[in-house]
Amino acid sequence: MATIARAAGVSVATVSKVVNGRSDVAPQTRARVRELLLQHDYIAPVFRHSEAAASPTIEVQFAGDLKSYSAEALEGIMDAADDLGASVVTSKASLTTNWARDLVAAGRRALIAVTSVYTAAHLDALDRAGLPLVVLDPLHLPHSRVNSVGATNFAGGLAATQHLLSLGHRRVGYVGGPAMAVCNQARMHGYRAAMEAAGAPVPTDYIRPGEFKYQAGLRSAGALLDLDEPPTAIFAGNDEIAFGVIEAARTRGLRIPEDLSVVGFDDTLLARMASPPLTTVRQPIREMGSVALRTALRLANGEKIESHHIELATELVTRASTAPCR
Amino acid sequence: MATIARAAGVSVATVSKVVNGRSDVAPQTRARVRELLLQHDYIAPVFRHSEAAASPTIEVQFAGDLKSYSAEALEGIMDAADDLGASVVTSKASLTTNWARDLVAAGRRALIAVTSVYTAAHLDALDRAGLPLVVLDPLHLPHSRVNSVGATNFAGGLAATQHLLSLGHRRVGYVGGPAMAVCNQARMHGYRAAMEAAGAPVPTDYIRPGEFKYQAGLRSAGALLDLDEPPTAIFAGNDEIAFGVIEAARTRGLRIPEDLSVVGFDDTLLARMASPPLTTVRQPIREMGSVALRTALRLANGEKIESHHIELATELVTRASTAPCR
DNA sequence: CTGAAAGCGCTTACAG
DNA sequence: CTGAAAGCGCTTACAG
Repeated sequence: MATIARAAGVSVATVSKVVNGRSDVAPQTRARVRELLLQHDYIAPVFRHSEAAASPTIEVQFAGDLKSYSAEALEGIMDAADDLGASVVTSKASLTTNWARDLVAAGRRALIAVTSVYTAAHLDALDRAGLPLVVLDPLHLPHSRVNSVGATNFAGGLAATQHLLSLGHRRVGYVGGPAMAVCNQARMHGYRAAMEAAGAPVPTDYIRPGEFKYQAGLRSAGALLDLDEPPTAIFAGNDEIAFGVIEAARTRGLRIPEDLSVVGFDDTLLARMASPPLTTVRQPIREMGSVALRTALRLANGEKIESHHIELATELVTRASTAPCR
Repeated sequence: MATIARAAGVSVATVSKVVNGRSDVAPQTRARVRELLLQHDYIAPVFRHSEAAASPTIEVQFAGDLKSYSAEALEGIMDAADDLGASVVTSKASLTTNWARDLVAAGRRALIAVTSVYTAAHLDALDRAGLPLVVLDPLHLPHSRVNSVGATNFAGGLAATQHLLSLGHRRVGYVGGPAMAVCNQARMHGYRAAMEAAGAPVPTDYIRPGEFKYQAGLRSAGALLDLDEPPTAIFAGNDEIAFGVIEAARTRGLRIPEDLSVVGFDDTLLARMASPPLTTVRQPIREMGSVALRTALRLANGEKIESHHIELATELVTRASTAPCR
């Protein structure tokens, strides 16, 4: 404040008055001082040591349960935050009336949503509050208003299915997630593209959309396996579904991989711990979390982001749940 | 601060030192001043007008990877924080020089450590900074200096083993966690107590301490199953170990539960998704997280806690990984 | 380990 | 309108 006073050719007292918006200052003096305050990045003492200035706080909101997937994403987010000196506040998404403004008032500089769903009204509220948003693994089509981080789902679905085809399977089913979710659509179309390219027919009841959940996998796979011409291999929309598929096979006396090959998607920590260990398409979930945090911080600093959607590469990890078709 | 100084019979300088967690204050003086600060609801100037006063921020630190266990604990913590209007900051434990003071400076009101290990020096630093600590699932013996939340591990180990005995198993092995971890010791002694009460012998090589990890379970169970007189049932120190045990059995051509019964511990979400679904001892992990947060907030408000260690009840959940001994 | 004293960054009542 | 001066609430280097 002393520096500003000197530069403006006024006393410290006058600068203080300008900072505090008192009325007894000449308009020209006020303007000159204000200009210098901005030039010098003056921060009021109340905020000087507050987190907001030193270490920006990013809110991470989860929809529903913290699955293995969200936990790994959070790890990536925490790692990057650690590197960049940011703090991470976690919460369940609870989109109340003053939600966005409350977050800003609490000092949050950006919001990362993990697999959450926002309506246009939510986006408007964020816009008004000036809170940048990054969506991790968007369930809906990447909107140009929203920055998002995802994975190459189509390529992953293609790779998973090609792997099964290369093992000699021709009757391959797909047990997927919500029909409306873009990531599910991309995986499913990757599957379709591989099947078509190989000239393998896809009966309509071989494709089962549902939910990214164990119970859904159990149910859908049961229906698939009870068909007159059941598949010899199943590509599951994510690992959790794959475990449901495996359990459906087990309760029918089918062995994995001898009687049924199963491929998952995600490669969360669970995949390695399954019995047999699960062949799956790895998403670099931690890296996706890190990218989301970096993007959030850049937005918080007012930077422009070149691309509003970033996709990281998936990779097939072959383990013991797939085998040649007999 | 002057008021506090007068009431405590010390100088303002000394009060300032206590507030800032400096080391050059006698423990009794520190305690007396701290008491008065709480009584007078003293708030550091930085936070006086900030949100931090209204909505307290609790730091949750994790040691190592965010397993299914820590993720569920975090859910319980977030749920309780939501109810009580607190914010939750998550980070990996990185115990640098000014660690404790930095946390206070960043506005944290209490610290929850999930399965972390602290030395006496860390506890001293926390004491000096005036930051209350709650340990969730303490790895070491609950110290009277530390508030902690755990589960009835002995009772759980007893119940798991009695379940196996009631199915006719006499040769029951234990594949556990770190020999030094109290929770592991309690589970192991529960196992021993049940075996002794049933008059079932426990050969020394039937008890295998190790780590709470899949790989450790895989290795130890392999050694157990390769014995001349292998067990017909294995009690695993946690679910992750149990999955290693199951995989060790599978690679030896043993079926679960026909050839080997397996019981886990924790009942994380994974247990339900295993194939076959895992019989395990449920820890109420979410509730434990909620209790930890409530305790942390009470400590942050200067309340005295009656008991420095709280144990919540465990419960056996019978699924399909255990069957009568043939 | 303690506190007197100097100092920092700011605010405000008041004289001009 | 302006600023010298007193003051507030806090911190810190340093002497004891």
